[in-house]
Order: sequence, then C-alpha cells, then structure tokens
Amino acid sequence: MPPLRDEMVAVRRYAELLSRHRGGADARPVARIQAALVTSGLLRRSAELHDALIRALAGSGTPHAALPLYAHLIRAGLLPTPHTLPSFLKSLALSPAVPGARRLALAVHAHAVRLGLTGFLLVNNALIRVHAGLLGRLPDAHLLLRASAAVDASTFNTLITAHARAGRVADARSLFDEMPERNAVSWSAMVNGYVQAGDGREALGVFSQMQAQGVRPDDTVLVGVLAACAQLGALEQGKWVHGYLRANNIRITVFLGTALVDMYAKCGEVQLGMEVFEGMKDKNVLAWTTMIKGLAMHGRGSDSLTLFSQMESSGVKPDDIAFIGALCACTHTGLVDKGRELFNSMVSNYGIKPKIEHYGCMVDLLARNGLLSEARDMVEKMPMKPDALIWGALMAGCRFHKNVELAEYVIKHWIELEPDKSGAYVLLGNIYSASGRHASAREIRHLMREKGVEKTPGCSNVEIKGVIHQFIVGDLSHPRIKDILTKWYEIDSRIRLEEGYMPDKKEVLLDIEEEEMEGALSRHSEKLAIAFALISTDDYMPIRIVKNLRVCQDCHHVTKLISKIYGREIIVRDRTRFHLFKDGTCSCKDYW
DNA sequence: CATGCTCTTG
Repeated sequence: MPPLRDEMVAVRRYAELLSRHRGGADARPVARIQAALVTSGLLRRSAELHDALIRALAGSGTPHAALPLYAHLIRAGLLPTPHTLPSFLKSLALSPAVPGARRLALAVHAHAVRLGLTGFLLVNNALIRVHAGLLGRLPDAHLLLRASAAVDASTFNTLITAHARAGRVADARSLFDEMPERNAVSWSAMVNGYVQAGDGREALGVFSQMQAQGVRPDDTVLVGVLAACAQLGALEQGKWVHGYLRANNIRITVFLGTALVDMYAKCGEVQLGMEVFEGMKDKNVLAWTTMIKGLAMHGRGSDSLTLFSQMESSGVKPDDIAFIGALCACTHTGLVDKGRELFNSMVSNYGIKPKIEHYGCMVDLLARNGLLSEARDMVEKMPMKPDALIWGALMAGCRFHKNVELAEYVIKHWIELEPDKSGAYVLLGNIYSASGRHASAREIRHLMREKGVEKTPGCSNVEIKGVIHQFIVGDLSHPRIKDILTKWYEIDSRIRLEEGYMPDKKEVLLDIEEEEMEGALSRHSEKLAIAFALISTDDYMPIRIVKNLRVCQDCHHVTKLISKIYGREIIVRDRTRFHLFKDGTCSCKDYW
C-alpha cells in the first residue's frame, strides 16, 4: 500500500524536527521522538526517518544509540541511502567498545558495494575512515583511497589523522606533501599530528609554512600551535597566538581557553594562565584540570587544591584525570595526608575506580616523603600488576632517602619490564654512589655498557627573541659555542670564588670515567643554555629554560648561585615541574 | 564525511 499523503507530511515534519537536534550532546529529546515513531509504526515504514534518527544520534553524546537502527532498517525491508551511511559509519567509529561494531562495519561496507553506493564521495570517505580508524587497517584504507574514482581533501585529511594517531607522522607528512589541494583542515591535521608525536618544532614549522602560503588559521590549528608552544616552552610565540585571537576578535572557546591556560602554565607564566581561566565563561572538567595541574607544576599546591574544591562546589564533577591533577599538587608540595584523603574521596564519594596512574601518584607521594614501607605495601597490594612507572616512583623514593636494600628489590622487578632502558640502572647507580658504594656503581656502569643500554640524552631549550635554541648534553655544535664556553668558564670561576662552590659528583652520568666527571658536569645541557642566555639577553631579563629530564642536584645548586651572582630570575621547567630561581633560592624549596 | 584541550614516573 503506498504511503498516505498525511503520513508523508508527518515523516517530513519529524525529519525536520530531528535535524534540529543534530549535534546536540543531550540525546534524550531524540530518544523521545524515536519512542513516538516506534509506537505510531511510522519508523517501520520510512528509510528517511531512520536516516534522520541516525544523523541526530551520530553527533550526540551517545552515538552508540544509533547502532540498533541499522538492523531495524534492514529487518523492515528498507534500504540504506547515501545519506544514511556516513552518519552510521561515524556512529560505529565512535563506539569501538560496542561488541560487534567491527563486524557491523564490514557488513555495511558489503551493503554499500552491493547497492552501488561507494561511488558517492561521502560514503567512500566514511568507509576509508572506518578502515583507518575503527578497523585499524591502514593498508586497506590506502587501497580504497587508490581505487577511489573521486577523492577530496577530507579523504587525505582522514588518512593524515589516522597515520598521525598511529604514531606514523612521517607517513602522514608524505600524504600531506602529495595532496593536490590542502585546506585549513589539512594544515591543522598536520600541525596536530606533529604535536601528538611530541615534535613541537616541526609543528611550528608547518604552521609558519601555512602562514607563508596565506592560509587563514582557524581555531583548531591555533589549538595545535598553542600545544606546540606549551611543549617547547615557547612563550613569545604563545603570546603571539593570544594577541592574534584578541586582534581578530576570535571567541575563546573552551578548547582555545584550555590550550591557552596550558601554554601559559607550561611556559612559566601560570598567573597569565589564571587570568585566561578566570575569563572563561564555560569551564568543563578539562579546563579545571588544566588549571589545577598548572598550579601544581609551579609548586602552588594549596592554591591548586583550593581550585579543586571550587570545581567540586561549582557543580563540575571531577573525573579520574582531575584527581591525578590534585594528587600531583600533593606530590609537588609534600601533602601526604591530603593525598590519602583525596584518594579515599575519589573512591567513596565519586565511585571512581583507581587506575594504575592513581597508584603511581600515591606511591610517588609516599615514597618521596620517606614512607617507603607504606609505599612498598601499596605496590604489593594494588589490584593490578605494577608497571615500570610504579617501580620508577618507588625507586625515586629510594634515591631520595638512600635506601639501598629496597632499591635492590625494586630493580629486579623494574629491569624485568624494561631490560634495555637506562632509567633503572642510572637510578640504582646513583643510589650506590650516593651511599659511598663506588665498586657497586662501577659494576652497574659495566653492566650497562655490556648490555648496550640506551640513555636518554639531556636536552634544554631556551627561547631568545622568539627563536628556540636547543642544547643537548655534550653537543658543541651551536654556532656561538666558543662564546658560550668562555662565559661558562667565567661563571664557573665566579661561583667558586664568590660562593665557594665545589662540583657535586654524586649524580653524574654513569658511563663517564671519574677523571672526566667535572667536565661532563659542566656540560649538562641547562648549563650551556643558561650561559648562552646570559650572553644573548639584556641584564635583569628573566631566563627561561625547558629541559626534558629532571634537574640534577649539582645543576640545581649552580643555578641558585647564578641567580644570586648575576641578579637574574631563572625559570626552569624540568620534566614534571617548575623551578623559579631568584636571589640564590628556588621556589621548590629544594623539594623535587 | 575530515582537524582541536587535561593524564602518575626516571
């Protein structure tokens, strides 16, 4: 029986109503409409309504709700349309945890082929995306791409993103380079790809290329640029983005605001981050967490925890990562009891099951504060198998409190998990040297050499007039290296003469022979970076250093002395936190 | 249909 005229009008009306709910996070209105359509029997007779429902749900907070609709469509004897498939495939891609999602994706692909729908650009793109993403089959995605009759920028963009997510930036880049037409999305996919790969320099390089070609930056690419600045500690460039946003009246979305807060915090200007944060209208958990973590990194533990309570009372529910931020604040400030309290509150007030990361924070907090047996207890009793990070946290505590016995217990487990990484060996060696067991330290050094264990080289960045200069330990390739070393010798003699400095050899890299130690120490990357900053900036200008590892005792001590003698503020971001050196003291109060 | 923010540790 052909549909009645009235029925066609009703279908139109409902489809129109559903299209108004597209992209709404709250899927409840859609669910109510769906229920009405099922009761009236209308849904069973209309492919168009299936289509409208799937589209409304695909962009909602519950994309998986669209999944049963496909089977419903087929059972009702109706056929998917070229409009249905892209949204449905998107719902599938967003529901990787739903059992059978992958099988369903393959079935949809088969239908699309049989019904001759693969010629539609949007269908084809969605299929390529699902192969690259949900199905994890990049080679198949490539085959589909090569076999496609028509392809547009979004097809290449999809693959660039997929490659970058899979950690293959080089492949993403070659796709990007061979694109005949790039749009703003292509550029941001590439910038963000490099950011994800941890290559902030290359990300900024791509961005300047984008500007050179006159492509107008959109807010997505600017989020990526800010993240790159945060990684590198590139404050000047980050400020430029902020200025650009203001000059062009670009609305600070939650994404942009959060990225700005993170950039300022990670570039040592947590106060500027706070101003942006306070100006943000809608703050989600992410925004709060970023600010909480930012304050924690600067050693402002109690401010950070105050903010955490403010978040709770403002009605934003902390998630597992927000708790990591708060626990971090406790770790950087030594607030053991508060940390225990938070851990318990997470479980009993919010019903969040602690993940290994939370145990990591707790082990770190306990071990660092000398509660080594309680920390060991936690490691032994935690419900999951300890990973390398857990052992690392416990080992760091052993070093801090010179506990050789526990360190020897830890190393056995740790090396089992990471036999060819240097961290475990270096720390154990440090503990041996620090407690005067030089023969054991030498043994470790031989063991490392025998096994060919790799060390992560120390590396420091310093931004001078908007340009990032990089110094790697022992690397003398900087064009002004002669001047830098001359300056270093001057610094060295001044701190010895005026402050009675003597090098502290306890934490020197292990594969360096004793007689070379002082030379190697003086070449730790941040020392070169500070010497360079002293000769390339005006007096009284603060110096900002970003380094990839933690600061060693000796460098920490030397930096304090330099800040006093040369009257400079020196802001050092190490792997996890900030140190503000001023007048011979450090904001971390020697606790790091 | 394609792009974006927070996440313990050495």
